[in-house]
Amino acid sequence: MLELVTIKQTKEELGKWCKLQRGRFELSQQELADQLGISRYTIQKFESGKNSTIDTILKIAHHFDDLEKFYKGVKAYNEKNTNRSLY
Amino acid sequence: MLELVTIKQTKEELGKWCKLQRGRFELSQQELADQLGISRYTIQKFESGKNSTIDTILKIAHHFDDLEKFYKGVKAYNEKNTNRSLY
DNA sequence: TTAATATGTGTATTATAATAAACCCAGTAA
DNA sequence: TTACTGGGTTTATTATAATACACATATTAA
Repeated sequence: MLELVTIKQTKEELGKWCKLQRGRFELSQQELADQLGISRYTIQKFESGKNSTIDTILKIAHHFDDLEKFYKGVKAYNEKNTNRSLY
Repeated sequence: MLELVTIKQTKEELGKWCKLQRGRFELSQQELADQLGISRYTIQKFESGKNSTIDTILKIAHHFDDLEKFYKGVKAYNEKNTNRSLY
């Protein structure tokens, strides 16, 4: 059974992630927006799976302590493939 | 030694990731842009660590077969934390 | 009931990402 | 040399994300 992951699905999952993290930290959309210095509407759109900017998602990730994990994942991936040709 | 990861650093690492994947697939910026149906300038900006949209990064990830991995990571994280209160 | 809070939505404006087109400057091959 | 290619940049325009504000609908507490 072939299951193709779409960009739309991924954005929706990212929206769920934000909503979940808000719940874990017991923050309303307004509180999160205030703490990030962005508008509640931007949070609302992001959580409903709309398109957003990298800055928005990384601000959210940073606030919920997920930025470092993401950064290190990308960095490790890059370093692995950067050195690939040397071996 | 405390090392804080910034949003800027993360965007730069994402730019490197795109450049690396292009190299692995031996694609020029123009070729990648054409295959994604976006402009070379957008690729150029993304690779140089500028701000972009989620759609742009997900299109690139999808093209390099990294979308599914990312999607599943977010989904697994969400499902783990969704069910947390039940246990 | 009323009041307060959280979320979703609508509209208008502003900021900025995306685009197209043209340049420049390496390299590199003819 | 000349011609081509890849990558970086500029300019002007278009598309759209972000913003501020208001309003509606739950939901919850007084």
